[in-house]
Amino acid sequence: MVREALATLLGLEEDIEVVAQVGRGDEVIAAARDSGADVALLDIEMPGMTGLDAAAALRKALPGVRIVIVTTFGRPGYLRRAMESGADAFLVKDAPAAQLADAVRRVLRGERVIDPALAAAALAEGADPLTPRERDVLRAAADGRANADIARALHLSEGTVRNYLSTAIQKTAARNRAEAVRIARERGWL
Amino acid sequence: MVREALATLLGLEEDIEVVAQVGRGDEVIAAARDSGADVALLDIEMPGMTGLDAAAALRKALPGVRIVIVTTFGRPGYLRRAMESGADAFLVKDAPAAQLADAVRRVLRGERVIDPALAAAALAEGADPLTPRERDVLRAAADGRANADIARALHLSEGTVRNYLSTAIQKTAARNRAEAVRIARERGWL
DNA sequence: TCCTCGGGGTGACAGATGTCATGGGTGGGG
DNA sequence: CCCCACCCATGACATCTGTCACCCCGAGGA
Repeated sequence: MVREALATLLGLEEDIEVVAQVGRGDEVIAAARDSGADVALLDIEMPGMTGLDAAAALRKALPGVRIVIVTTFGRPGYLRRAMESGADAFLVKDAPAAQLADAVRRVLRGERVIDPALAAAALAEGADPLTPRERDVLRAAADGRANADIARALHLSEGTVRNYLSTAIQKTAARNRAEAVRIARERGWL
Repeated sequence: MVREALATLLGLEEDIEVVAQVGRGDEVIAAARDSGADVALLDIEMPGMTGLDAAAALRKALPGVRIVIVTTFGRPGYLRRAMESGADAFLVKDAPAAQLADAVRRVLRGERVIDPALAAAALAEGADPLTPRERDVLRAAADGRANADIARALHLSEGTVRNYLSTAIQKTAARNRAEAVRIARERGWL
């Protein structure tokens, strides 16, 4: 519904034409190629494939297509990862609607469009300190599984799970796993 | 952005006019009164006041205004609470955009619009078994606070916090507080 | 070559968490 | 009046979590 609404909104602009719409991340590249789009608008939370991964794949497959990320959550870590994935613009959905068409025009002129406050936050916060394994364990702990379950799921010993969680808790400056999960989520590290 | 886009979309319909837009739950009633709206579209997650609470207040203050809830998450518990709050329709945002205008027209004719699958799920799942206090404690536990913190925040003894959490864990059929939080969230009990 | 970092592991230990039994108080319904 | 649900509390107990010290291995970088 939101996608259709935003597409309609963009289609009302004189100089913008919506040439394709898909509801899944893993259909982005085919749609972009078949439609010959100049700009791709991607959400981050999508079924099939994350908008971040889709952005990276799209950049690789069709380097000429500009990429605009439009997402609900303005997490600094998302911004960072979006930029690393080759995005040209990063918008949050609670920005005024006029910014959307504006961003499309500006990336077509070769500009990059980023909320300055968000950029500052991303720089202030520093990069993701978690190692891949720590991230795995933290993600597994996120939905409330016990150490033994996590150990089984990741083929680790229970003690190792405890060790990884302990370092993750310290790196996030949290006081237990739940808080660590919350903080890592807020920062976009999960 | 989403609100503006949906408003534009609705405004394109011949028989629908968008007479007001607000971004906060606690501004809904004033806007509805001043604009003389026939139908109010409410999201659940809003700053200021929940769409559910806003719906209840609106029903009380202006009983003639039809209420349509449009939300991201189709949690059965949300549906239940929406209906108890006096909503006339409940839509999820990943439904096709055409359903939005359709729902507006139908509630104006006095119909109630609910996704049948969601209605079945809401009935199958049963009502919220948590007592108000259990809900408070679970909510406080949700962001990773320790028992002692929760006890301080709610002016309870630590043992009482443990007891409430224990019953909440059993009622949600979870195995620890984190899982209980996840399940309660999924069901819309928080 | 040595040093560091990531991955994986063990054992010990304190403190947090979850369960249970048991008690008290209030207020509403039958 | 009694019963029940909810609220609040205590104490005991077992288990889970989080921390720390220490171990091994392989891959790089200086």
